[in-house]
Amino acid sequence: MFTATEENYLKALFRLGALAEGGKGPAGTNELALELDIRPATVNGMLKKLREKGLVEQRRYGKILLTEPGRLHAVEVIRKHRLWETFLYDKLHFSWDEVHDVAEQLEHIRSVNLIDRLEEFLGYPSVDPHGDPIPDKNGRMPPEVRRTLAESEEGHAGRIVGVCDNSAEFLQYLDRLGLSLGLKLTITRHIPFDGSVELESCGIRMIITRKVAENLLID
Amino acid sequence: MFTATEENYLKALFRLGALAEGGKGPAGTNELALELDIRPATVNGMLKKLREKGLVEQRRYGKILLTEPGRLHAVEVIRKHRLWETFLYDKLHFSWDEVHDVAEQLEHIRSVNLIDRLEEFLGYPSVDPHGDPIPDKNGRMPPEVRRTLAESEEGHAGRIVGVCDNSAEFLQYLDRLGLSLGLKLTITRHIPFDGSVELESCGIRMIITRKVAENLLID
DNA sequence: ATATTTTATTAGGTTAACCTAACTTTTTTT
DNA sequence: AAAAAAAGTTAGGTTAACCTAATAAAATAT
Repeated sequence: MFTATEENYLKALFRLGALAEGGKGPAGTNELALELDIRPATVNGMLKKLREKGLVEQRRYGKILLTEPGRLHAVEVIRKHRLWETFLYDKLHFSWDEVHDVAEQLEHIRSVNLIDRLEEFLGYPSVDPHGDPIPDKNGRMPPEVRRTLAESEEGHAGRIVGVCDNSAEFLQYLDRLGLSLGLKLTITRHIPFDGSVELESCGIRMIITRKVAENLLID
Repeated sequence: MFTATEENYLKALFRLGALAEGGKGPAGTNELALELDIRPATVNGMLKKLREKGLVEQRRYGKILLTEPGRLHAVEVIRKHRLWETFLYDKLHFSWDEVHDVAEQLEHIRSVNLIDRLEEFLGYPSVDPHGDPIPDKNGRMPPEVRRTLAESEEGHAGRIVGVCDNSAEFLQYLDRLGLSLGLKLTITRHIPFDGSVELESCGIRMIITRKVAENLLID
């Protein structure tokens, strides 16, 4: 049906918000090329193919939109990616910075039953190891209510439910800081001087930089 | 390191016994082409590449041999295939005729840790859902002691430990006959007329054709 | 030992995804 | 409104895997 390459283009478009309605608005050829780390000339050719397959629309000079079939398939791939990540994390005890690259391959496995059975096996999880929501089999994506640690008011208590930056670099740094998904913490102080955030968890007080706080999600 | 295509060539060569020592002996270009359902001209080109990579040797006119690195990688792919089959069967409840096609894709996933962790998760199984042995991480393949139902003497009791033919067609037929891996049975009679085999299992007597008996392994 | 058949190889072509370099078209700035 | 910058497109080239058709070499049969 679709090649792994086509699926990666659809996924990238979804990430860039090629969805007509709200958000950042649709991207153009160059932006997509940047996202995929592929030259614009190549992307241009692939877009032609995706247009012919009815997965994408391109208005006037630029701005790419996913069609409904295109959007559905993008979400399907994201669903597979996040379920595989959950499998690797929950069952095979990968660390949260290792799961991405392998899931990037696993998301392209084609099988009618595989992903639904995997979902069942995992107990219908609603978020992946990074706290991102897992779409259901009909392509419905649970609404994301994302508040970063930087935005939460002083005194707020909650647990880490996700990250904005999925890079291994950031995730390993978090591990070093002792911060992991699900950790309960309380925001004790916002420091105006440099935007650092002071927090307390398990009786331990620590300070994280603004940049870290902006990339951590709390419930 | 290796493409999925290259891995499939290595696997096919291993299946065809391209191992110098005993067995059917090494295959030629045409036989390999037939096994892979790819034209000899194409196979010829790929063999050149595998030779240059040091995975294969080709003596005189024909006869292809796997080198030690080639053999090791072939076994590694088989190991992955059989562990994934076991996962699909044991954990996701696929039927034994469904596992092959999906495992055919999963066996090419590249990751340093994945397959060893999967093996651990599965509890270090020694055989896959078809009764085929699973090589260990050093490429050692447990010795196969394969005796078919057709070869066992009358009165022999044991359980079905594997099949020779892995086609979905055959496996579905077995399901219809009520024969599955692990089933205990006794061979009550070899019928000389047409080679059929009479057997008894769970108090039920049945007759299977010679062709079926030749493709069932018993311990 | 010659003819036939089998097996391997070469030549030339296709498709999917990529690339660089050279435009062209649109948008933005001056 | 012309110049500059940005975005998109076209042209031509590469590599991996496939193909068909033609040919060469070896094995086998007569």
